[in-house]
Amino acid sequence: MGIKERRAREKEHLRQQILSAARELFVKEGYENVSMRKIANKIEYSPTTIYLHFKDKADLLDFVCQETLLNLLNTLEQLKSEINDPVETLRKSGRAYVEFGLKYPQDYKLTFVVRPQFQKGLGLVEGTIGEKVFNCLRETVSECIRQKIFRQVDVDTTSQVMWSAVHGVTLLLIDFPDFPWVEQDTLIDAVIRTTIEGLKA
Amino acid sequence: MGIKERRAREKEHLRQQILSAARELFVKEGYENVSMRKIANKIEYSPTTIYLHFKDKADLLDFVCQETLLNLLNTLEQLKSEINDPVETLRKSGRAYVEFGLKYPQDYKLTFVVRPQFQKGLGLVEGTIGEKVFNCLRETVSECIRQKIFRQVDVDTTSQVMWSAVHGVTLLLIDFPDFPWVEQDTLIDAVIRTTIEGLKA
DNA sequence: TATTTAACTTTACAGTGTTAATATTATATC
DNA sequence: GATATAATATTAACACTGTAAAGTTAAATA
Repeated sequence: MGIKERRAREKEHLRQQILSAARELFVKEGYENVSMRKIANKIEYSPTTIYLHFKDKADLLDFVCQETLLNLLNTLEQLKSEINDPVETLRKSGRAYVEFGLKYPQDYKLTFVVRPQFQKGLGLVEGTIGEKVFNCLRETVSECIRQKIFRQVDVDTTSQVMWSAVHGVTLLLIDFPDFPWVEQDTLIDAVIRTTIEGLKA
Repeated sequence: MGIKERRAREKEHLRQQILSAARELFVKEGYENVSMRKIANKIEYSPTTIYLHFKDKADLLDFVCQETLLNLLNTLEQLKSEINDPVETLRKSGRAYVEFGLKYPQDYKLTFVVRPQFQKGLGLVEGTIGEKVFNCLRETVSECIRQKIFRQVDVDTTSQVMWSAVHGVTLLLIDFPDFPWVEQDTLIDAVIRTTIEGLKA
């Protein structure tokens, strides 16, 4: 019965090959500029083979993004386990979030801007990794409120405010690289500090 | 010599026809899903005629976005002229900015997300309308600092923080309509209030 | 060995942005 | 009014795109 398993392994291997070729191309050339043929060429298979593993191009994007989110989730969860002070955790998480976006700008846009455009309805909802990322942030914020460091406003509102801030600065820095920004670190710090200050009791 | 003028008028008229057809389609179906042929069909011209008026599809997008920015600029400048208290102006401007984005979500994304992707390098820089929009915000922030209501941090940093916040919440609300947001007005208010509080002296 | 099943490829279709060459028109000149 | 000239619009074509359907090949089962 080892044959079936080997076959399954081979299938999974090809699937991973497709995914990593797709990610590489999406990131390098942008989702729109990558064709199924390009991906197929890269892995030396025919274009339609991809369709045996993924429903369509958007589906492929979806799985690429899930990997990205998993990556982000790991970064944030590790951070949380390392620090005790919730405010400090939040500050560091915010920085890590923005830095993640700037380190993999194409991945970030793919996940948080392009994907929702191509998969209307399927936001960050349900038991997805995206939800876990948000929940990670939410827990930290929750702790800040519990310890009465933050104003006693709704946990969700507070978390969503925080997310808005980091999402906003990340995208602006990615999308308008030629805008006369103040020093990048200064701006990121200011955004996070301002938001945290504004949330304090 | 009235003939040349009439000709110029006719030319301008067609140009406007193209622009408004493009805007309508871009907004309704999304930039990627609109072809030059579709635009041409709508105005009952051949596809290539468009190229006599615009360099390419991205150029067309560019002019559509400029109109959007002009629209936003008018909204914000009128607001500023109506109110005296700079903090109140800033609060209202923030709200107006987000509401503008939510009222014309496709236009907003086209201008602030899609366009930069398709015209790398040409951000919001130079003497464009986009710059004027930012300057409008900047002036209000500047007044808040001058009156010592805000902390004495760099005007640019402060303005950019404000922009990050409103940009972030706008895009999140547009892109993830199915996320379990708190009540929309509550969130927008919380974002703006938090940022302003965080900036205060 | 014959047949079924899985994996993959070839072919094809209807659509894309864009260019070059061509045709049509309206104006200016004789 | 006829002809040359300029402006404007169109047709045809190219090299792509995502993807469905049919065909091919190799391996597993009977």
